Amino acid sequence: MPRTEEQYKEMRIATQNKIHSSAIKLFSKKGFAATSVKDIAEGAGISIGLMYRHYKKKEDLFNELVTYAAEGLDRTAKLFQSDDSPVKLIEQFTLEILNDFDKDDEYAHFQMLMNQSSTIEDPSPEIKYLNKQSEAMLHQTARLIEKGQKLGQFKQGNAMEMALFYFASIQGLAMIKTTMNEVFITPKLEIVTSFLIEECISP
Amino acid sequence: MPRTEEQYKEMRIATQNKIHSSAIKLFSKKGFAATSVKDIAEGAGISIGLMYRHYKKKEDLFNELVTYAAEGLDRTAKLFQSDDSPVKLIEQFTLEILNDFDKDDEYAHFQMLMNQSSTIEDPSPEIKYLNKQSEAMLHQTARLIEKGQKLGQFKQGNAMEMALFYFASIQGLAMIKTTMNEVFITPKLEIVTSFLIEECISP
DNA sequence: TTTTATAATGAAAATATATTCATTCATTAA
DNA sequence: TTAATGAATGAATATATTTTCATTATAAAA
Repeated sequence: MPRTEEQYKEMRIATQNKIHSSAIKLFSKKGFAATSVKDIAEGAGISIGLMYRHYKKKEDLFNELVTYAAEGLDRTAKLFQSDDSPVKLIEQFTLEILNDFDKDDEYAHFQMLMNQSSTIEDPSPEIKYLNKQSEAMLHQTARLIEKGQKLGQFKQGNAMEMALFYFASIQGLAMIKTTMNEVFITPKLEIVTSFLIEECISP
Repeated sequence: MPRTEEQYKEMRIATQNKIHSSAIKLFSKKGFAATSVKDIAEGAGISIGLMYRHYKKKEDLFNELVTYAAEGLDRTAKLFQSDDSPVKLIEQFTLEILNDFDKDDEYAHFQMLMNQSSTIEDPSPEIKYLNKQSEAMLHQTARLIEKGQKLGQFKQGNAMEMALFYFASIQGLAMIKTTMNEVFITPKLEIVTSFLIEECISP
């Protein structure tokens, strides 16, 4: 006589989505400590009580978002395992990110969530995993760069240093996109990759 | 019969310095909300009560640090006013930052404090001023890039887009330096500026 | 119209953090 | 010794935030 299972499930999913998009926006910009449960609930257009029906603790919600971010990272890390040419891989990957920047705020939000996660003390297992993955991604990129250098596709130099600069620039772009949205311009591929890829072939 | 003015002043300055260095470390890494007064006092090796003898509120301390950051920004903004050649100015400025990165954490801390400041809601006048200054710096850099482009020193492209990427990469480096200190490597000048400066002069 | 299952609410309790303040400590010189 | 001064302490209080929970709202079908 009450609603069907289906209907209840839909309701729950609907409010979950509301909570998620409110929370990612706030956590990614202001960090865990600076965003209150009240803010999240208000942003989602629901009551505080309902928030706690879905998540026992504020931290649980944060951890869930962190887990999503880690999954995204895992997926992209796999792309780098491919046997495609390093230039092609880096260009494809970068282009995808730049497209994401252009489309909406989701990618920037997740990138910022990673930043925020790396500043938390006593990190949860979820956060520890995300931090580990992002460091792994860095090392994998360094290896890809080395490979590209041996093939003469990339400029010479310390591969780790280059990988680090690559991620720094992407993180910085995400930062600026979320804090200075009005002035932000998504850069062209060549701007992001020029430190890495030879442009003028000597005659 | 008690200590002299001088002596008291020295004592006050000594604890102020202790408070400053503890606070900048914590605020810059974790943000305003996530760092507690207790943490700051512990980091400084003093009691909570003494903290409040020096600053009426946690916010006052944050604002003081923000003011220092803004002063630093003002000073470097003036460098860009000079009539030196754009390449020279950018290279000098970048080199200085990279040197600072190598020396210690101070520059990265202040850079991060700027990031943190830009995420705060209801910003104090001090924070507003800092945010305004950092945006002004961005525009000034764009102008400098335009000038360099007209002189044929810089690659062609949207100057604002390039200025934005420049600051993004520096911000990102500061971020990575503070959150992944162990793996951080300060990049070479050429890596940071290659998106901007022509390297191979066509024969 | 009533019953039922679960979503949804928001005020109250629990907890954490910021701030205050009465007290103690340290040093100097009479 | 002791008086004087301001630094320094930390327990007590105020304030803010998180978490709980008794209560209400909603929609479907008997």
